[in-house]
Amino acid sequence: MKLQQLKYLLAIVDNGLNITAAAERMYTSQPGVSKQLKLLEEELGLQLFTRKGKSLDSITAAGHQVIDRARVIMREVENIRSLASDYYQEEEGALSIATTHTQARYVLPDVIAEFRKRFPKVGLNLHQGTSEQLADMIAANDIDFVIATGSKSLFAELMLVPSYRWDRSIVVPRGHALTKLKRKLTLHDLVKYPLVTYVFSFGGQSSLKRAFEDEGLDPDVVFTARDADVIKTYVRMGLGVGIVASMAADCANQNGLQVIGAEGLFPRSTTWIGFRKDVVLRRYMCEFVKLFAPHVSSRQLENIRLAKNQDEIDGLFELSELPLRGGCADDIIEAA
Amino acid sequence: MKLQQLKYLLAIVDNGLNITAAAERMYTSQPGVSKQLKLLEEELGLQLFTRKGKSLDSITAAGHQVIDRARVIMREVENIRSLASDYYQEEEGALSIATTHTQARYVLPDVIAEFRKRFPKVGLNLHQGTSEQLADMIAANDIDFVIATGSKSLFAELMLVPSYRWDRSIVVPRGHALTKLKRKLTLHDLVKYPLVTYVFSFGGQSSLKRAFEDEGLDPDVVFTARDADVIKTYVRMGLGVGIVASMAADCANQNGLQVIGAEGLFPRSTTWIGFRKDVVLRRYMCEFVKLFAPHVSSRQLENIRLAKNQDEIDGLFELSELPLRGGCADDIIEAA
DNA sequence: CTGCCGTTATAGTTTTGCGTTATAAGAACC
DNA sequence: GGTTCTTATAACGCAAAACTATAACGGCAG
Repeated sequence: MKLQQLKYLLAIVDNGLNITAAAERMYTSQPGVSKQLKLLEEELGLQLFTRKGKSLDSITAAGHQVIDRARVIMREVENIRSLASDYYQEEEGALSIATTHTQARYVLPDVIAEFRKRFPKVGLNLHQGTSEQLADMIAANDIDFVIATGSKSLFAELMLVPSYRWDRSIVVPRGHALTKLKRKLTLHDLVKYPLVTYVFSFGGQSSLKRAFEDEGLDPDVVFTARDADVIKTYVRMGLGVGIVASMAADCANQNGLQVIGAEGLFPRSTTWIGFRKDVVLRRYMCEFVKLFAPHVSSRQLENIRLAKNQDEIDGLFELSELPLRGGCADDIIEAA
Repeated sequence: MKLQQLKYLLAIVDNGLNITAAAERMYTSQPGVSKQLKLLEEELGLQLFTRKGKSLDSITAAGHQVIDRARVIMREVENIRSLASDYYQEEEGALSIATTHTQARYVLPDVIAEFRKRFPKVGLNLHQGTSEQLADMIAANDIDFVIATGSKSLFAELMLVPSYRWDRSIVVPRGHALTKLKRKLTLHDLVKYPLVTYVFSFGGQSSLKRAFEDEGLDPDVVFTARDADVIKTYVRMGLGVGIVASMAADCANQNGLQVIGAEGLFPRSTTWIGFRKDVVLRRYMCEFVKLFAPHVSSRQLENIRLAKNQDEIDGLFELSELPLRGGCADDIIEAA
């Protein structure tokens, strides 16, 4: 058994059982890959794939098991390479981050700018998607970090580091009746207007939905979008009152909108950054975590790596207060 | 990076940093191993060992990390081979068991006899030692199963399957005063005599010691041994009253001894069989577990493999009663 | 049915690189 | 200083990858 055979095997699987495509991806010839696969199957004495004529058709049960093990092996090989590069003080490499729109658009730009300054030779890959898509990416692609909010259950295999907390903000057209309130805004005030908010904020177990339900209110959600920019656009059009993450409400006033802080109206959300437990964090990766979640010390990061399950990590942050993140304060009407 | 390079690396480490010895163990030449090590270090761009002249002196920090990863890789390679052999329906292979004296002498013989009948081509290795020695063996050698009682904390990295429970028995010379008791034996009766028992039964957190302490008694332990045979020998010599595992009291009467059941006097002990979580169990290994712990079904074994921590495994057996194991009933005086 | 396209297997050749032997060189020990 | 143990270097042979070219197979459209 050779590492290369396992590498080829995974390439075949990752290229839809197409040996030719796998060979191209590996920068080698098709006969080479075919031959190595054959040799591997002969050595193990079992078929890893079912064939339809000459082509590969599907993965056998045994094949799935072997593939899983091969993935572990290749991951550890990568880990060894990472270790080596790090010891060599190399600050070259790549960093792949998968995250949601809010983070990519409103939170990460500052972090990434700083990161690029410190590690100019590290290539950055940013992938955007919904929580579910992020979960798929982790399984398939080579993602180093996932940054998202809530949905912890989707990422059971990751170590999730709580990074900051945030409240919602209400976005209304400039001069809207809600900005005239002399008292603190309540949910009862909100339900008088049609609402515009995130798609997932009103899916299944959403905390927003729950907040209304707990007060026996039935809000009229006229529009849901996947990202805050779209929501703000429609609020601007007068479609309704927007509820967005405070980070996304940042300076929204510039375009005919006004922001009302909604602190306390809804439960606070926690955004985390997660990575695979079994992957070596290179120095620049640790630095990225510290840039994104400055309250995490190197020692804490070390403890996180040693943690066996998510509960232990949460325990580490139980006592320390996470930073609270909001938009810029200009022209925000405090709901107090 | 080649698998062989990692294999050589581990061989060097496992042979006291002696390349020549490692080469012999690998059935290859010394220059080959030297060369591959050098190539590996060059590829990674770091020193895995410190050198004293030409000889290897110690493992560098980076080296330790690489070695750990290499072990994972080689383990997974073995797993793939195991998978393959199993799919091929091969019932050849090896089974290494590390266990304590009581198990090896009184419990395993029957199990192993049956196992050999079913899998005559599987080579058996039995290693005996104290709990602490077993823990060391797991780390160093290639042990498939550990069988022991208590000491769960020593084997945190293993999946421990509770197998059976057992009580102690009291062993006395034939005709001893304790055999004349017309009522149930108590700890108060026992402390009137000098005691002979296992070494570890009176170490640290021992349950035996605790049982006496809880009743405010201070037993006179005149002799401790590592195994029941020695204990019985000294009881026969009249040194005192023996306390042994019921399995070990089996048919002790043949040699001038009498056995008094001590059920209820001391807390019951649980003997478990443990294996590494990250190792594939070949078919014959599963069969061994089922021979040793017949109450474990294939489905339960599957659940055990899926469990993430020991608590989950214990949960699986919480409801079902474990079998109780004793000696043969001949001539045992029931303490009731 | 037939011819084209996509894919994989086979053959023959080249090249890489692993393992081998022989030998030199460095350390430790007496 | 010689002996012994150990590792590094050099040169060589061989096994096995990889490459190119090509054949074989299956699917699909006409």
